[in-house]
Amino acid sequence: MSTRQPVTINDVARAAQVSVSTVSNVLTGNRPVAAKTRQQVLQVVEALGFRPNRLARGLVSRSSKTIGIVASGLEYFGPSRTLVGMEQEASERGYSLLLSLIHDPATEEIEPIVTDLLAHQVDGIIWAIPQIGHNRTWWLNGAHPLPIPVVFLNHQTWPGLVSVDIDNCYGAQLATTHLLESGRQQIGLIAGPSTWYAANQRQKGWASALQAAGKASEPRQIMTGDWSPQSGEQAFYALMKRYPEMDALFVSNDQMAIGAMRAASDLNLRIPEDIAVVGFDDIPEAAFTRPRLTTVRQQVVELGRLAVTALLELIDSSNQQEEQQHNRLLQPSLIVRESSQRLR
Amino acid sequence: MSTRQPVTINDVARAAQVSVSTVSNVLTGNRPVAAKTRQQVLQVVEALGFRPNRLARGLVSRSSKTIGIVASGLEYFGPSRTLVGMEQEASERGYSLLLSLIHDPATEEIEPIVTDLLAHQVDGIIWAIPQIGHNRTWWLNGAHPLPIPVVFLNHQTWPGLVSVDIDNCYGAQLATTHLLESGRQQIGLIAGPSTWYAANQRQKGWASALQAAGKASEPRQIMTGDWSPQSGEQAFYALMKRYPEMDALFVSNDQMAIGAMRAASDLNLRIPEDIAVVGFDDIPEAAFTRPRLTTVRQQVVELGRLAVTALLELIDSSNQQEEQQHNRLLQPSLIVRESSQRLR
DNA sequence: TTGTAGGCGTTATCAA
DNA sequence: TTGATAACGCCTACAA
Repeated sequence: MSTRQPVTINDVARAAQVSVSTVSNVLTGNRPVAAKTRQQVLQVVEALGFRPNRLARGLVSRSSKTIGIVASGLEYFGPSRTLVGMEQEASERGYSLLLSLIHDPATEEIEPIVTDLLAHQVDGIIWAIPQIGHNRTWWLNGAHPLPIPVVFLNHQTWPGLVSVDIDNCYGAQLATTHLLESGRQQIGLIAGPSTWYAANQRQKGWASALQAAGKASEPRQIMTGDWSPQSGEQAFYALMKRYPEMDALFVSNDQMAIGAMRAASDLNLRIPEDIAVVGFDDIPEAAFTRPRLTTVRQQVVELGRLAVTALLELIDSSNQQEEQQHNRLLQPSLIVRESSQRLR
Repeated sequence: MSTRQPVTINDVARAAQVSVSTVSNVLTGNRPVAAKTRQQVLQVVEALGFRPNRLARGLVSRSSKTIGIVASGLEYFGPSRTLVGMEQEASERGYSLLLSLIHDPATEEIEPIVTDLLAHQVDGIIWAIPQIGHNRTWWLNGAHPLPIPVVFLNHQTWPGLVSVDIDNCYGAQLATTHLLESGRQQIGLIAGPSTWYAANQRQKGWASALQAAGKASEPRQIMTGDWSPQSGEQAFYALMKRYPEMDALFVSNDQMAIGAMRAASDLNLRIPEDIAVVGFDDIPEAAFTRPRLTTVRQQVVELGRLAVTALLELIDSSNQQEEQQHNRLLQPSLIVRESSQRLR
């Protein structure tokens, strides 16, 4: 690598005794170069450790080979893995990631963030903000046409928006139906914060599964947490008080489920005998709680890869003006463990 | 924002009836501009929605205001939060993050990654790879002087290297000493993978605390896991077999501790009566296991901020040729809960 | 197949 | 305090 006193394409051209365009053509492959000259050039490139300056390249070619990721909630299971998936897919396809995090999705100004990404000449943006709120309406009111494609994660489908997501509604249906089929009658819900799109979808899935079974889903069956184990614990206490006949519980994520199970245990309720519990996420800990937690597994890494794939398709096609609309949903699966064993 | 048919500094200059240099000076503040002209320019900038192209700016100013993050282990508690901290500090100070992840730190070629970052003209790099291995030796043999500063996370101190870290050794000492002081005699260890620097440090802390108490630390007291709850479960079984007199256990992270507690429970061992357990990390679940888990809390977000702060200092000072060496260690703290209650 | 020259959008230098 | 103009490093017509 050597202590780069920046070596430029000119240095290479000079050393290889060819013109800069030849060097450029060797490197980009945009025009054919005689095999012999190419070898010569590559050799010099290697020897000098030349790496084309991507700023300069991006400036003239109008493509930075960089995509902007706007994310939040990296402290949670899903979002952090999804970011890993995005990076994998992107780097495998020669793209770099410019990362912006939003820390308060409810209030934070998003225009500066997008503007900054644009100033960096990113080729596309992945909007990976799980929370609904003004960050959504900003996009939805359509007042902000962007010169580059955008792919949305955890977002409702919307005409003109490309989005990929886990099918959270289906996952919750899986969980709830499983509880019903194993003989449970009274199924409570600890929901995630209503500011999260996924939380709403999971609640919807829970309700629709109950409805499909001819059962009501009333507000008193529902408590809302903030994803934390602590909120799960509190929600459980509240739920038992107002809905004492509850014999099963769907919890919108595993962390809250862990809190809820702790609370059940403190109330001397047995799981699954007195009350069955199903979580969501399948975090590593889920298989090692007591009892081991039944939960819904989602392909979070795959989701990230999918988002990048979708974005790159848009980027490629936008050069050719073809418009395509593929909103894809990944199907989660149910992992049955001890916490929801059928009663005998 | 408008459908950016890219508006350039020339457009602004023309509309404001000034020269491009004046516009530039207004925006960068590099040279004083008359208040009146400045107002005029700013107004046009606003009206046209002009944003300086950062590629162009970086090309000529030789500063991209971008820092490269090379990380791995984002699926774990510490690294994911640390990334959040880095982003916060960076964005607050006007820097963007270019993110590269390493997926197999043992074998992955690192030269291409560094080279790519360099090609992007990042102003500095934060090496946030928790694993030791050839990615370390690559740096340590000193054969790769870089034109930009690098800050290391989770790395041994080394002459000429700037590093910041959690004081893992001290944290493990806290935990182990706590167990000793609460009357435990036989203290086992479930270590993290030896490929992780932090895991080694925690083992060292455990051993040194034992030594300070005049106790031996023998290999049979130690089992190594891979951070997962499952490996913690297995390690516990193995440990009980070969070290049956064990009455306390320090586990190198909370996830493995959860697995270990599950195993203890399956063996009908009571915690803390039969065996006390202390973890490391203070993940949210730790306070809601049964029993609630005593653990070591580290300032993971702060660590990220610190890394960026250190890097930016280097960047600023490297323009002035002052060399400074501040290797900083963040002190973790002990959170005592049920799993290590003193025996009466 | 190769070379020359112009330009990408910005900052920096040098005059005015 | 302001303005022209030359870089920055690269790609890409256009010419040879």
